[in-house]
Amino acid sequence: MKRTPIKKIFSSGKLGERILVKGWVRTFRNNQFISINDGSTINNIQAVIDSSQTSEDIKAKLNPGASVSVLGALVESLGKGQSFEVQVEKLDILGESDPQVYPLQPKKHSLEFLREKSHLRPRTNTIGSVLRIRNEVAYGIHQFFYERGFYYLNTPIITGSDAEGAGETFRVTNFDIENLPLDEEKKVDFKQDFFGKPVNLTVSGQLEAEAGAMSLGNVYTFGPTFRAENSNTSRHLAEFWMIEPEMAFVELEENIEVAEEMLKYLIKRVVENCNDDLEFLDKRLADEEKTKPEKDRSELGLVEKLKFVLENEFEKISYSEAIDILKNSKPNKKKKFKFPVEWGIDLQSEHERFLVEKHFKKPIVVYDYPKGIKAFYMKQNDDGKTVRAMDVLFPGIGEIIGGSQREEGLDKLKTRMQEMNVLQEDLWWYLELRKFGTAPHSGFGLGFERFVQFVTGMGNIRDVCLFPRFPQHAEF
RNA sequence: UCCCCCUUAGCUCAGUUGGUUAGAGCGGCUGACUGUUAAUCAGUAGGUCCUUGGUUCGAGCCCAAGAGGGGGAGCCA
Repeated sequence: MKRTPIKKIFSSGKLGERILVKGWVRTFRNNQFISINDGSTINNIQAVIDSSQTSEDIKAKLNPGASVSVLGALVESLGKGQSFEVQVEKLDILGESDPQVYPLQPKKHSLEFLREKSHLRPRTNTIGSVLRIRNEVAYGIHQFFYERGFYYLNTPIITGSDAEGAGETFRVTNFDIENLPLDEEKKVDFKQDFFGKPVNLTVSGQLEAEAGAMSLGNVYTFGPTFRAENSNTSRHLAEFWMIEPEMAFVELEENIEVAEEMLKYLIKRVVENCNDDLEFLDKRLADEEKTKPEKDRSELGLVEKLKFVLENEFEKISYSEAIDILKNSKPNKKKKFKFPVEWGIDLQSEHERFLVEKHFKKPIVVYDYPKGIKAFYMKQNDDGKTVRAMDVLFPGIGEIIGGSQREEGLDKLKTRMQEMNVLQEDLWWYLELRKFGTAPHSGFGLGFERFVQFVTGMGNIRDVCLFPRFPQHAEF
C-alpha cells in the first residue's frame, strides 16, 4: 500500500477509507493522540491509538521528531480541533528521536537558534511554510515565462568575465593553493590552470543571456549567482538565485511592464495557492509586530500587503523626479537624511525607504539614472547624462529588481567601456553581438530570495533558504 | 568593512544601588491520564552567569581585550 501525503488527505480524503500515513511526530497527547506532519502541508493529521492495545515500549517512543508509519481508517473526529482523524490499526516507529537531545520542542524557537539547526528547521511550521512558498514562486517563474514564449536558458556558472566590473568574485581553480606555479615574473601562471586563464563563479548571467536574446528572441535565466562581498545584512547572501529575462526588440518601457506583470503574477499565484502557509506566516508576523513599539509597526498585515501590491499600479518616476521629491521632502528640509540629496548621487537606503514607505506608500519604479552610477552596458539617453536603467523598489527590502535597456550601438558601447576601464579584449564576443545584427534589447534581474522574503514576510534573507551562505558561514 | 545592541539552565527570558544559597515558564526525567489540541496534573534533576585579565573586603552586575549572535550602514539582487 502506498502512503497518502497529508496534503492529499486534507484535499480529497474520504471518510471510511483505509490509508497509510508516514511522517514525523509533532506531539503525543493523553496517551492517545499523535499529531503527525509529513511536510506536504503545514497541517498535521491526528492519529488515534488504542492505548490499552499499544505496548508501553511503542508509546515511550512517540516523541517529537520520531518518524512513524500509521495504517488505519480515516474517520470523523470526536474531538473539536479537527474534523477527521486516523483510527490506528497498525503503528510502526520508523526512526526514534531521543527527547533529551532533539533540539526542536513543541514551542516557539527564535529564528537565530533555528539557524544553528538548519538541517532540522524545515520541520518547523515557519521554515516549512517558507520553503513550500519558495517552491511555488520558483514554479511560477517558469510558468510565467513559458506561457509568454520565453526560452529558459542555462548560462555558465564558471565564467571568465566579471559581468559588471563590480562585485567581488570567487576564484575557481584546481591549483594546489599551497604550491602555486609561478611564471618568469614570479606571478601566478594561470596558463597552467584548468582553463588556462583565471576564472570565477558567475555574478550574473546577463551578458551570456544577451547572446541568447540576440538569437532566440526572448529568454530568461534562473540560476545561482555568487558574490564574495563581505556583506553582513538581512538582505544579502554570498550565494543566491537570480532570474534574468532578456528580450530582443524591447525597450525600457516594455521592460518595466514585464517586470511589474511578473511580480504581480507571482504574488497572485502565492495568494491563490499557498493559503494555509500564508495564513500561518501572516499570524506569525502579526504576533511579532505586537512586540514592537507602536511607531515601528507596519500598517498592513502580510496578506493585506500582498493584496495591496496586486491592486495598485507601481508608481513610475524618473531619477530626476525622485531627486526633486527628496529635495522637497520634510526629512531633507529638517536635515534628517544622513546622506545629502544631490542630482548624481546613488539613492541611499534611507532615500529609497522614504520614497516607497512614506511618500508613495507602494512599490515604485525609478528609471533614467545618471550614467556615472550605472554599468557600462546600459543604453545612453540623448541627454548625454542619463542611461535607460530602472530599479523596482519594494517596501521593507528596497531594490528587488535592477534592469535596463542595453546599449546596442557598437561605438557607443566601446567608448563607454573605455571610460569605465572595462577590458574590450575580455568581452570581444559581447561586442560582436553589436557588430553582427545588433538590435534594441532589454532585461532585468530579480533577486529570488529577496522576493521570497517579501511574500513570506521574513525579516532575514538567511531564513528563506535551506542552507544560507554568508561570510564565515558554510557549516551545512 | 564601519556603527550600535546582546550573550545567565536544553529553549525563551527575569535577576534591584556590587552583598552571602542565581530564579521563572517551557523542555527533560519519574509517575498519573481513553477525547487531547504547543494537552493537563503531581514530583524531580539541571548552571564554566561567553572567555581571559583587571577593579573591589566582595562581581552575573563595574572596567579592558577577545569570541559568538543580532540590528543598522555601505556594496548590491
